[in-house]
Amino acid sequence: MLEIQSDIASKINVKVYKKNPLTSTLGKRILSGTIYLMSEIGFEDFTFKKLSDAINSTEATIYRYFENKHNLLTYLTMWYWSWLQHKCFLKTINIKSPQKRLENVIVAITEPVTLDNQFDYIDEVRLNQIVITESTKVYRCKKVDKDNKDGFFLSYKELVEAAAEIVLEIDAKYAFPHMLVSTVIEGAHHQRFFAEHLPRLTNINKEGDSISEFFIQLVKNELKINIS
Amino acid sequence: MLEIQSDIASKINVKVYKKNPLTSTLGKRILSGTIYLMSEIGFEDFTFKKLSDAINSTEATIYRYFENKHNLLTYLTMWYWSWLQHKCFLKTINIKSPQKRLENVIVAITEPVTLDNQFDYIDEVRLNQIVITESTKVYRCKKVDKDNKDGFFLSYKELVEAAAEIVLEIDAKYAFPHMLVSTVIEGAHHQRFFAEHLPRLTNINKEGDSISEFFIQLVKNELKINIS
DNA sequence: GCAAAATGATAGTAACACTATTACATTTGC
DNA sequence: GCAAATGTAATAGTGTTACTATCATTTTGC
Repeated sequence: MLEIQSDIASKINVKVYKKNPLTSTLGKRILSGTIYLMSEIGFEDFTFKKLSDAINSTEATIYRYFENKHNLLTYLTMWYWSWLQHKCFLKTINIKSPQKRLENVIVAITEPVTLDNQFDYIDEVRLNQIVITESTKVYRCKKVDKDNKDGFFLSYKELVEAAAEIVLEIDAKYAFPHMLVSTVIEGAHHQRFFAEHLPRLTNINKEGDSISEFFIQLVKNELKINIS
Repeated sequence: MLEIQSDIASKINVKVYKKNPLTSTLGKRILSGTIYLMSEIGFEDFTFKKLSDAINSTEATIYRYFENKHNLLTYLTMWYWSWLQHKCFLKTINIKSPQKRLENVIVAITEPVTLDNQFDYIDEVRLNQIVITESTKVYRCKKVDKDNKDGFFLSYKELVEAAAEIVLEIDAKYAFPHMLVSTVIEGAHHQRFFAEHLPRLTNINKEGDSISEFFIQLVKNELKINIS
């Protein structure tokens, strides 16, 4: 259990925080408080003042952990990618068929998230909502090249790389493995967001999870895998 | 020519502005100035003060046209969708084959934008960059439901609807037409952004435009259209 | 039990979003 | 051609936010 925690945490780039939030109970309260508050009021309205009030601390203290709210969001997003990477790992280990492994990975990254209960300071369901609504703001900004140089997006890249490698196992000549995988990941977020707020941009199916269904079908057709 | 201009402008919801920027030269200067400045410094650093300095006006004057920078970005995004809708219309009119029409639409929405020169106050290339980098911020926020009620996303929905209808012409039983189209639109933006800033998340091909190529292939495989 | 580190309390600065007011210039209706 | 309407500019001001600095107090490691 502890290994998993340090495994996920170790993938988080040290430059994203000023002081590692996992080294203190206050740090963990910052994380859980942020996840709750930001999922409630959104990134734009979220401030360190509101957060410090919510967790009974002070603004200045939070600035000791994170330079600004952008990096705090980046931290949470990195954590999410590492967690997802681990989830994909568990869902593919000991499976021989690359087709089946890829399907499991696609389900893992497109299915609705449920509570994990392994990390008491992380509410995965709310974190998933934050990632769906806010995560593009982490990289779709002028800071992206600097943050990329600092290695902030490594866990995301590793996740895409791992899935792309399975794609290449299925078809070594396939030209767009990374493109396909990142389209599925980002697309799944978009579709979940549209389903909730802009339903005319998507197709919702009351029974079953049409989002996972759609992306599995899309990838299978693209790679000409027989639909089971 | 003028008809096209009013056609595109008429699709822009009146609630998004306080005073129609197309009714004065200053209004048009606001639009062109915003497109230049925002594509240079990004949405976060963009302020009405900087804009007014750039176009030799004052902050207060700009507030007479737009309530805030969020609505100004929304205006530009709406304009972009209307323009793209018009482009798709021109590229599909008088073509019988729905397969060919769909292919043209996908090219239109995924290809790199070139200068149109029909609108002297709009630099389509820079506007496209803004849409790629910033447009998700228009709807991925807490205001989304209110703005949606006010009809801000109608031109986007119409674009998706028009393309989805072609998909249904090809396969009336296809279950996810809107999902497929909105995945292509958003996906194309993501891939262009990744290609420039996070190349490890995509696959770039020096010759040719692999992004259009990828999405055409994806849709054809999904709808089981024979690759030409 | 003491030194070092973490936290809290408080204050302050600069920038920004946004509003209000007034004055003056330009256009338009008739 | 003149009054009314509209457009533009200049200025000031408010409240909020991002962020820093300082110092007192508490907690922790050894």
